[in-house]
Amino acid sequence: MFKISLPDGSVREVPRGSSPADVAAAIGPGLAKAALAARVDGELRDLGRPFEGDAALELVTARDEADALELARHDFAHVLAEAVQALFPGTQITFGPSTDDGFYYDFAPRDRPFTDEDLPAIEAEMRRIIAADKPLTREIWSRADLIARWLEQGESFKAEWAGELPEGEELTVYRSGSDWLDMCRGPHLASTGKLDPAAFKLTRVSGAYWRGDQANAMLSRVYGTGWLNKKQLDAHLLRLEEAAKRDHRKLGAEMDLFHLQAEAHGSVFWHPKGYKVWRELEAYMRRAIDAAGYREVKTPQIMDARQWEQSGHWGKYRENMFVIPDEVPSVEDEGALVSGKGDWMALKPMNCPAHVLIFRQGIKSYRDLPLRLYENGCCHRNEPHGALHGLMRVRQFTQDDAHIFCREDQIVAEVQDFCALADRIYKDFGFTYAIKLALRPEQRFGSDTDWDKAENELRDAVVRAGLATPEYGWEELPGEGAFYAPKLEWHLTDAIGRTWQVGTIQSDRVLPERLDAHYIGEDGEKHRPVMLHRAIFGSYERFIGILIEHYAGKLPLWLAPVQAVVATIVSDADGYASEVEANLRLAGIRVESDLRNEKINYKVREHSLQKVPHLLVVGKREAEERTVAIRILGEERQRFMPMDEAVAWLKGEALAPDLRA
RNA sequence: GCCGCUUUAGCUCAGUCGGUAGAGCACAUCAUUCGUAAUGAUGGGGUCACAGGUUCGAAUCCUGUAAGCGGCACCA
Repeated sequence: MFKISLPDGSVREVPRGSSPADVAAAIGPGLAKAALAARVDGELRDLGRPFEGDAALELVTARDEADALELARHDFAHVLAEAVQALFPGTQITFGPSTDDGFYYDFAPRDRPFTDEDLPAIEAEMRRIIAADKPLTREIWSRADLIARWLEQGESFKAEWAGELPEGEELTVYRSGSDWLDMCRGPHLASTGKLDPAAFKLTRVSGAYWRGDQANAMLSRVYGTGWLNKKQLDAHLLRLEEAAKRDHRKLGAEMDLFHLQAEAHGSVFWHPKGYKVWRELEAYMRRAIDAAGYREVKTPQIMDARQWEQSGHWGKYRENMFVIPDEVPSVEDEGALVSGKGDWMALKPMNCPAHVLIFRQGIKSYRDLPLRLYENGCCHRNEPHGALHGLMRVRQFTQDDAHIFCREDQIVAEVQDFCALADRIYKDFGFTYAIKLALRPEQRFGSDTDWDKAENELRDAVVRAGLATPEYGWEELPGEGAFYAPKLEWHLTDAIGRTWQVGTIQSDRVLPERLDAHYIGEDGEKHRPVMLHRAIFGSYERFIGILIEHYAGKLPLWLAPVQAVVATIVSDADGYASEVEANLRLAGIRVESDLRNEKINYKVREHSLQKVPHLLVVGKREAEERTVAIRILGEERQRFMPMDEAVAWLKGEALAPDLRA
């Protein structure tokens, strides 16, 4: 007999061979039905898997939502694989995990990749499998038997996978009914019928590389979203619709902020309104860096290729660089445009080398350090075309880039200061964030000793700033650093919970070495400065994209391209409206007037859709009383106040957060 | 770059079997002067992404190219 202790403190004795399912049944039929899986000594297991000794047992039901969702999604993935093999014989199965909102499965199709049009049939087949309530049973196979079985079935991917698991290890296999099996660590629900057939939806298909490696075969991935019940699924689908409404590409067009077109694909055409937002951010950032002891510079857009060779970019980064011949193009109709004999130049993909060149001008003393050089640096990177995405991933972008040249003993303090600066700035925009440390990648410059030092300094600074806690999402990411330095990364969380990497600080000993930057120390000798690369917005383009989505287009007053519209009800108020407009403009408010011969309903609707924060309505009454009726975007009630008071109030409201008292 | 899908008026989208292009919104003109999310009428607007091919005839079928979208890989 085994002693099984339950969460309420009671202990039950069960015979050998019993499983959590037996315990559930003994407690009551309700629980037996509700139980989905078991936690045995803390480990999530199948309900039907026998105990191996005395154990602490917790039964998992739909109330344990995280566990239940994970189980259901994993099962949906298996059912998906079984359905696809039933409908498309010859399709190989590979791998299919759960995701944040559902599941996917990667297949190697026999003759063609799957398309969206295949999804309804696959969904229907999945529902048949769920309705058949096939038991899912766990079996233990030897590695050799399993590989033999996969090869016999023509499952070469599965065989490859199994072949790489440790020799002699027993592998778990789950059988669905009597005929279909997949290699899997489990656990699973007791049977397919535990899934709610109305709680999933196949969402899309895509390509994906086998084992995530570009060098491998392209598989065909089917994505689904999966939940415990239809209500959850519907809520999720609604969330997706809401997210689509705040897509910055859609809002950017609707609000006339910017556009993209094929002739300059990957580069942004900023319209007047979008550029207002940009300029407001630029002004904000300049105030921040001026106060933090940075000095702004501007450096060349194009430099000789030899400079990029020396910095190391030519070797490690060339595939992302735009290269330009230093040659006048031929004006002949026949023949090549350029001879290719001229020198090569390149558009800068980064600002760092140019900042080192500024540092190198003149002799620097240890007294000059730290030297913080800031640039709104316009960079060009020839990104893989499939990577481009609205404002988030572009080929021309402007970084809020700075390089801090400092002594070894100043690094930690500088990084700490940066953490504080980033914290204040992100909070001004209403973001919460997570900090991550990206460690050395496989392809890198510099000695392991330097990498040890650099990684430790960044870690130390975050620890000292008290930010290396779960609350700040602290996490270390092996292999994710840049080729010249480890990175601290700031990942913002927006209003609907998505995360975006924007800020970074990297401590670099490689570039100062390669470009021979030095300062004279107290001892009169030459020393190598350390260079901290850092950004807070990341790029203006991406940051604006994130802001649009975060605020769903309703930018805070200080950032709104048009802060107020004065709208008339009758043309008799035109003169007064123009007066109100002039006064607001004089107070520095970005204001427009709408004197069109349209109904006030029409004007309210139009400016609301344009996300104008304040609509000042003036009719006959306001003109006579010299007041305005202010309608704030998203509010039902309006405020009435004298014009002068309204101007003063708006002026105060429109202040940037760093300028408020 | 890789896989799949898409590309028709400024925007959102119809367009059947291959037979000479359609709506709503927007825009222009006219009327309307109205109190908080669409006033009405009239009108103009298209090399059906681009280049080839099949056909008596192509928005429609085929091939290629480009861009967009969803992923993968890569990344601020």
